[in-house]
Amino acid sequence: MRNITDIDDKIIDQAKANGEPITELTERTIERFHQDTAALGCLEPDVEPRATEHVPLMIRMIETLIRQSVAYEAEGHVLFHVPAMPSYGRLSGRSRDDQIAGARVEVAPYKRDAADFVLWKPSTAEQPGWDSPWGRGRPGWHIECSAMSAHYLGVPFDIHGGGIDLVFPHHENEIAQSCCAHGTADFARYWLHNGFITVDGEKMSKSLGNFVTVADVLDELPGEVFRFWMLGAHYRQPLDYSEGAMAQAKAGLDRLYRTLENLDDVAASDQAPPPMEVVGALLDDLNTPRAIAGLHLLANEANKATRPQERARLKRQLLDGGRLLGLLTQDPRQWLQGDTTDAQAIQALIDERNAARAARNFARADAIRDELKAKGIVLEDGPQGTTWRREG
RNA sequence: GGCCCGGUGGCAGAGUGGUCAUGCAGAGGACUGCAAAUCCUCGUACGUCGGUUCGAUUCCGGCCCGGGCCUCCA
Repeated sequence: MRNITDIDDKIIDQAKANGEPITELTERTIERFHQDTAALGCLEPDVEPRATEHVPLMIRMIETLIRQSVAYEAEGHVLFHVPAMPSYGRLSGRSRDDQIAGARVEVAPYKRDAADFVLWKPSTAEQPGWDSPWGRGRPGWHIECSAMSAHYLGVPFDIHGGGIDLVFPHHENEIAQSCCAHGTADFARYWLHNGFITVDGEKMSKSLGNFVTVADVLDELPGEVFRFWMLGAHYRQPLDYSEGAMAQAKAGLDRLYRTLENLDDVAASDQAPPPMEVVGALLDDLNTPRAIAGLHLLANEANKATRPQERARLKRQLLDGGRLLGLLTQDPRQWLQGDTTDAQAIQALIDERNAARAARNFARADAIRDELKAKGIVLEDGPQGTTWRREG
């Protein structure tokens, strides 16, 4: 499942700045997000609940927390009392002392403890709000994630993902709310936190003007190249975006597609064993770089293999390994040739060149090669005849 | 300032106490009418200074550099 937080103060402010209704802003943003994830080859979640549609769940959860005396009402707010949760800080490795020592934000006067955080906050007349036992207001911090995941998955569930920047306070607070509300020791059994993407070595930020959107990238190259690049580093590591990095990713992925194209003469076997080079790597904390290396190992084997049976096996394994990573999903020829509107003209020239070669008129043959080369088209004379692809 | 993560060959990027990552780029060779692709071979890689060890890129500590978080931002 994938939660969508479609109500928070940032959204309220942005909608106000745009002079548009909140739902217009959130609908547009969500739609764009869906387009991007689809283009990157992400699988769709089974459920994608929205916070605004689950406010009653959150209110019930907050009531539970108050009943258990781990939350309290103060000046129209409801706050979670962090000292009530002894293991608070375990995920992020922060002790209470660390937090007090590092605090640099003023503490709201209605908090009983500096670390307490908001579960519910009052809304003014212009702000969106829902009726609650504490008056008209809106959910505070991160209660939506706790409420929705408990509702759809139960507590504890297996894996919780998110960016490394969310570890504290977002995930820490989710844990506190959920474990207290459900009386469990764990909220999620495993946490996967992904590293950041930087641009040319610097953190992406609007103020630096080095902001690159997925849509920007996809204007320049196929989503699969971007995906291949991202999977080329372990999820926990930071990744630096640059045009050079994209070119390298394209080159690497092209090699795999060339190998598949070379396997064009055989059908993928239907009784090949799973590609353990890839599977084993993924089983090891989603080691996608090693999984991709596994793909290259298979490609190397395939490029050397001569027996049809072996080639059929390797083709299957390559495709299966790729599928596990969401890669190699395109038709290889299509991938390598791209736009095929001029395919007939190209083929005519290839035919003419082969006739010239047969007549040992190499001057004419080379002239045709040069002519196509100038258009970015590379010819390859193989045992099965001449094929072409676009360069770069 | 506090807490945490990382610094690997030209580039990207895994990993390990003592044989190999892998890819891109580069060099040489095989193959090819030419070319491309492919295959083979190659480059004294592990920030720095110490320590532990028979042996450290891998463990420990100091230092330098980079990044992240530090509470009503999800």
